Parts: sequence; structure tokens; C-alpha cells
Amino acid sequence: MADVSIKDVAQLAGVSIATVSRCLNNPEKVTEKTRHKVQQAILETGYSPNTLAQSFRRGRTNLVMVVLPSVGDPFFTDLMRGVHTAADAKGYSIIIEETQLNSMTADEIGAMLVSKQTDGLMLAASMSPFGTDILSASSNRRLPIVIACEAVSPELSEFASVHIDNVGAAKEATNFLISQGHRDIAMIYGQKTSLLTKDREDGYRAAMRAASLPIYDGWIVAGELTLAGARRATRKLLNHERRPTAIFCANDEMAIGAVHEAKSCGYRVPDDLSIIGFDDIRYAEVLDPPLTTISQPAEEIGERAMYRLCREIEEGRQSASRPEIVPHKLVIRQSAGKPPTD
Amino acid sequence: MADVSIKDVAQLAGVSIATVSRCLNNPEKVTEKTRHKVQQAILETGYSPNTLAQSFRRGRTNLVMVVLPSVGDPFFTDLMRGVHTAADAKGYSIIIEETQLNSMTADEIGAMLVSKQTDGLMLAASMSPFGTDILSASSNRRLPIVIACEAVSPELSEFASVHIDNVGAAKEATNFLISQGHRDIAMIYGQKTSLLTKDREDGYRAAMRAASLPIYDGWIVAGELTLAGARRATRKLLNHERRPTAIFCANDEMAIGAVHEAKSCGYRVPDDLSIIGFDDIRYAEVLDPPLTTISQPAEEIGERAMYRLCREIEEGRQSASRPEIVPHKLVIRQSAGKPPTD
DNA sequence: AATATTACTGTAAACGTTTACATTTGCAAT
DNA sequence: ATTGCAAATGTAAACGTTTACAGTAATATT
Repeated sequence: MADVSIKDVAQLAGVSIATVSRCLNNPEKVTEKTRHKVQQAILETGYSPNTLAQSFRRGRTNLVMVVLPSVGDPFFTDLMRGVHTAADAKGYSIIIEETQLNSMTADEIGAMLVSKQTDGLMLAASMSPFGTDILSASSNRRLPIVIACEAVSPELSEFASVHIDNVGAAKEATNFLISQGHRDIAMIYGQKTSLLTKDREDGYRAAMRAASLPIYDGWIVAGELTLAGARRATRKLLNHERRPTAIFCANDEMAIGAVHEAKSCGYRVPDDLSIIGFDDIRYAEVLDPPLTTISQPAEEIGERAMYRLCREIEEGRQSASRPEIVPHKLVIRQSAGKPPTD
Repeated sequence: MADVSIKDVAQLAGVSIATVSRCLNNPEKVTEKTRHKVQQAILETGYSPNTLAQSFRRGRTNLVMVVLPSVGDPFFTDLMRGVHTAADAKGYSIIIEETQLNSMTADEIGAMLVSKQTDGLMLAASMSPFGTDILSASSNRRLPIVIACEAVSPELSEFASVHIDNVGAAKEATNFLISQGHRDIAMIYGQKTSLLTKDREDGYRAAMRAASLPIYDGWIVAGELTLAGARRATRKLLNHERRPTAIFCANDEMAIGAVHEAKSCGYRVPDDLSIIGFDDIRYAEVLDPPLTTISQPAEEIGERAMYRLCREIEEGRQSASRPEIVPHKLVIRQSAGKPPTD
């Protein structure tokens, strides 16, 4: 049952193996009658093509690597769900690499890419130096790449990408805080090297500038995109000589950490401190207080990025591809309110 | 650089391709001197073996499928981290299938298994009917299988497994509630068909029985292992004619939902209602109130299960394997306290 | 020094496909 | 009935490895 090859089918159907292969891959090149015979034989033998042999022969693995900071972040799990949906539909398998935990270098990623013989690469909010280093590897191997979640830096602009308007969304979040009356707004974010948070920082700065609000030294604090990282960052802000009345967090994971830290230090959220997040992961809603945040269509981003990647793999790299921008939305809950009036 | 094959290396080193292959796979069978020559040639050409060809030739994909309810649950992401660690170390890649979201049938899983030519299968807390159906598929193909997280039902006992003592842990959780003075303790859990939650239910029942406490009709409510499922289940309990003073949740995801629902219905946790979870996901600690729960070493389970699977793949199925039991721990935080005194 | 033994290397087949090319078949046009 | 042509099928090579087997070189044994 398991070890039946195309040969057995051919024999049973009384045709050559080439014909069987054609039945499967180019049915239009084969007579109705023989096609029927072959189908019958396939059913009878329980044949299913050996994907290994196919991959080998075709030189395609149908394997795609996706690089992301952390699979533990619900945002990325949602993203991955979309990726999987598209991958399943197109017959691809996924290999995941986490940069945050393993802190892989671009070289290591590259090595993985060749050793696993992946057909394509999806960079999801990975660190910026990666991209550029991988660029060369890619142009050597002509490896299709798409970038998800983050805007593409100029030197990477030859690649396709799918993401929200991170700058605009960050502006919106900051403006919301300003509209509530806040003037002292700080920001915490992840790795300095992440393009993703770079864009969000840009948006924050732009909004502050537009409102003529100062950003004091030490008000933009880098941590890690983890609960613990956020708590450390928040503590710094709470101890700042000019303590902000609101914090804009680069993602919800950090916002959750920030809320927690603020509460354990005795501050009430949002009465003493307003906190706003980014991503709208499902825990944002059940947090106490429920998190005001920017909602991104994570699953859609993943799905579209994956479809895009499949297209590049199958049709070759598209020239001059424009980034696909998907919509975001400010979700107002209760973690951000008016500043304290004292 | 990319399309250099073993032939090129052989040519450059002035040896046969067989020797090159041996250098890579059985270096001890080759002279120091030739080995050196070959190494040199490999470096010079930048050769790296074509994994496709290798897989094809060896008849092994180094691909393992892991089936789990949901990748969105932080418990399973932690588990997967361990799985990946082991897989990377042993040179395997992972394909993930979610049963909860896609509600795949055993047949579909089986089809995936053959079409992807996976070398092994890890069933992580998947539904019970799966196991038995896949059993036959497995014994046909002699597919190595290991079961993670859940105890193995009798008919599956031929397979290796790695998990905590679910029954014991559930007893412990329930006993803790009893020790706090609770007598009216209900339970919410996921799919009725899940062995995992079955064990936890058994533990709960055993503890209640041992304390001579009644379990009223409708006190054990099945939902889904999601926030929404938990909220629905909790609502039922809160409206029960004999409203329990404590709820034991089959996992933290549900516990979070339960806490949220209780709070939105105006109950204080733990003053009016005690809630205890299971898994100790990282959000358990930042919840308000911080969640009392059973901690499982998710990452370790994943890692050990994966190593086990690799061993089965490489050495053939081990006979009469005993389940590997890893330790759990009751983590007491603040979501479970004494029952209301009114 | 001849032989037996061992250690190393080379030759060639095999794995299951796909596909370029050659061959045959069927059918239409003459 | 030929011929011509297109469509269908078959033949065989190729993909890059691994490995059984054969062959050769090196070493040990007499």
C-alpha cells in the first residue's frame, strides 16, 4: 500500500510510466480513455506520488521559511495561522525560525535556507540587519522573499511586502493620547534594530512634533518585546525625573507588561497612567483594564504575504512590486484615559 | 556557488564521488590525506549536499508532523519551542497541524502524513478518536508516534508518551480548593473527546469523592479551550441553581476567560468566586488577580517528546515503552481563596 | 619474497520522478 | 488509398545522492 510506485500503476494500467506521470501533471495531454484506465489503476493500487522524488526531480521542495521574532507572541501566532492557511492551499510546508529567542545571525539563517533547500523566505518583522545581509544571499540564489508586517527599508525595496501603515497607526495612537489631554507621552519598544518598531517610533515622534510636544531624554526606551522587557522599561519611565502620564507601547505584549508593572508599583491605570498598545491580541480585551490598542489584521497579513510569496516562487520575482497596505484600526478600551488632574 | 554538486567536488579533489560521500557520512572510512583533499575541495567549491537528493535516496524526509489543538495557546507555543530545540539539534523539520481550528479528521491527518512523507508523528493533546484511527494508519506504515501531554489510553499504550500526571495534578488543584474551605466546586473543560481533559476530570472527580463532596448535575461543563468557550461555560455555572464557589478550569486559557466573565458579571475573584487554572502560561502571572494554577514544564515536555520521537525514527519503535512522567507543581497566586462566608 | 589480510578507493546501480525526443497512432485532406 | 499532420504514447536520460560490490593499494604474516 505504501510502497507502490508509478511503475506499478503503469503496469496495471498497461501504459508507460510517462503516461501515468502525464495523467497526473498534464491530464489534457492524455486521451480520455487512457486517463480513465490510469485513474482506475491508481485507485486500485492506492498509489500516491512520492513527494521526495518529485521534489528532487523538480528541484523544488515546496518548503518556505518564515523568520519572526517570537512564535510566543499571539500576534505572530495569528499571523502564522494565515500563513498556514495559504500554505496549505498552495501545497507548501513551513519552517519557522525565531530570531528573538535564538538570536540567529543572518549567516545562520542563510545556512538554514540552503541546507533546507527552501523555495522562499518570509521575513516577518525581523531585524533590519538581517534583511540587508540576506539580500545578497537571496540575489545569489534568486530566492523569492516577501516581507510581512514591517515597512521595507529603501535598500530592501525590491522585495514585495504586506503590512499596515505603521507610521500612520503610531501617529493615530499618539494623537489619541494627545486628544485626551496628555502632554507627557513616552514610548517603549523592542530591539533598536527592528524596522517595525522604528516605524512606530517615527509615527510617535511625528505626532509629538506636530503637537509641539517635547520628548525628553530617556522617554523612548528600548527593551525586548517581552513581558519582562516591558516591565523593566516601564520601571525606568516611572522613575524618570519627569514621569510621563502616558506610555505608547510598541506592541500589546509590552503593554501588558507595562500595565502589570504600573499596577504593582501602585499606579492606577488609566487614572494615574494611560497605556496604549499595538496589535490587539486576544488577551488585550480580557486584561484589567481592557487595553486600548491598534488592531492589525494579523491573519490576513500572513495569508496575503504567503500567497504573494507563492506567486513569486511560481512566476518568478515580480518587478517593481508595490507594498500591499492593509487597514488598521484604533480600538478604544479603557487603559488610556485623561491625564491625572493634580 | 549554489549549483555545485558532489561531482564538482570529486573532480576538484581528484577522487570519485563515492569517496566524497564517504568523507561526509563515514569519515572514518577514508584516509586522513584524502579526507583533507576533499575538505579543501568542499571549501573551495562552497559545496553543500543537496538535501532533496539525500532525502530521496535515503527515503527519509527528516520531517515530523505534530498535531495539536491550537498553536495560539501559549502552552503549546512553549511546548513547540521545546520541540523545535530538539528538532533543530537532530536535523528535523516540523509540520504543524491544528485540530481545533481546522477540525481535521483522522483521515485528513493520515493523508497529510503520506503526502508529506513525514518520518514520524507527535500527537500533542489531540483528540482521542484521532489516536485510535491513526493507530491503524501507523501500524501499516510503521510510522513512529509519540504522544505528548496526555496520558495514553489503553488501546494506544503501545506508543511512547511524555506528560505530567494529569490525574494527580487535577486532584491536587481540587484538594487545594477543598483545603481553602470550598465544598461547591465545579469544573470547566474543553472537548469531551480530549483524553487530556478526561484525565483532569477524573482527578477532579476523585478528589471530590475522597472528600465526600457532591458534584451536582451541570457542574462539569464542556466548552472549547478558548476564551469565548470559557466565558460561555462560566456563565452557565454562574446561573446554576446551585452556584459553585470555586471553578477548576482545564487550562489557563479557559481560566482567563472564566475570570473575565466572572468579573464582568460583577463577581469579585477570589472573594466571591475562586478560580484555578492549569498550565501556568506566562499571562497567568500578569492577570488580575494573578492566577493560581498547575505549572507544567511545557518546553521540557516538547523537547523530550521530540527526542523520543527521533529515537524511534532512528532506531525503530521501542518495545513496551513506559510513559515518561515529568513533574508538575501547584502555583498558588491569588485567584483562589476562601469561599465567601455569607 | 611471497602470500594473506586489511584498508581504502572506484565503478556502477539504484531510488521515483519528469521530460525531451522518438515513435506510433488516428484522422483529415488530398 | 496515399500522404501529411497532429495528437498520443513510449523510450530513455537525467536529477544528486548512497552503497553494494569489485578492485587496488598498503600492511602484516609467514
